[in-house]
Amino acid sequence: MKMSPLQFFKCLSDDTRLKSLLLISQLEEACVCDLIAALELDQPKVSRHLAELRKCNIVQDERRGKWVYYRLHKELPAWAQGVLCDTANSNPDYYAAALSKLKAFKQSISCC
Amino acid sequence: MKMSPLQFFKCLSDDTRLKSLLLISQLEEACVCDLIAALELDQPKVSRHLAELRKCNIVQDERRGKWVYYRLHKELPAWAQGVLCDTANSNPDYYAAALSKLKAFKQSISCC
DNA sequence: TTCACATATATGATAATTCACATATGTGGA
DNA sequence: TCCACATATGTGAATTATCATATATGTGAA
Repeated sequence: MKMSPLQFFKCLSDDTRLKSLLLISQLEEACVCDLIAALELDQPKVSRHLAELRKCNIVQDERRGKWVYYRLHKELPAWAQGVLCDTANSNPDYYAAALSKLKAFKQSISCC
Repeated sequence: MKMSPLQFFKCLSDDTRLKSLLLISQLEEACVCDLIAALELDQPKVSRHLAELRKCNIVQDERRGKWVYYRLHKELPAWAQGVLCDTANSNPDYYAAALSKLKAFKQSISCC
């Protein structure tokens, strides 16, 4: 599994991708509609950034019925997983608002 | 000391900046001419990227005579220092060539 | 003061990214 | 089959980052 540090950090250098990754790393998995609700962005934007993370083998997707769930790629190098985990733990404020919106959405009727 | 994870990762998302930071984190400090020799780039390019890292408070500079030495900023958050250290330790191949060129330069006559 | 050297910055051109919007694909159910 | 819904992708415009080059600044020595 190739994963150059430069390619990895390029993927983390966009707000949508970084927040999505931190949320996914904290929650084990998230579907596209979760992230749309959490980040308050339109569907094509979220989907496009997830596609980039998928192409770089940072996340893997799994379709279950209508929904597509994303989680960290099972072969993501340990150092890269560590970066995501440490960043999330040390910067809760950065994604706290998104996380609470996501949890509220999970308990709502409109959720998958 | 403000240091948003997004801003930090944007700084790591360029080859010149990432290699410079990994070298600096491994060597404690490096002057501009060290990095020019290590990365085989022209002076304005190295200087411009170091200026960006300086503006973001990721590195600090110190003039000693003719030379300007860069090191990690003393107030760089621990998690960010950890990211750099872990990345360097887990990806020696990424900057090994630059590191050996730098060491050769340090022992040459042309070095500061 | 003058020069040579190390480094910094300004500028305009070029390349890479991201965006909004439209449209396409895949799925389950009627 | 058809539809509604979730998600993906193509395209061109807008934004942003990077580059090469020229020039400016600061330092030590003559």
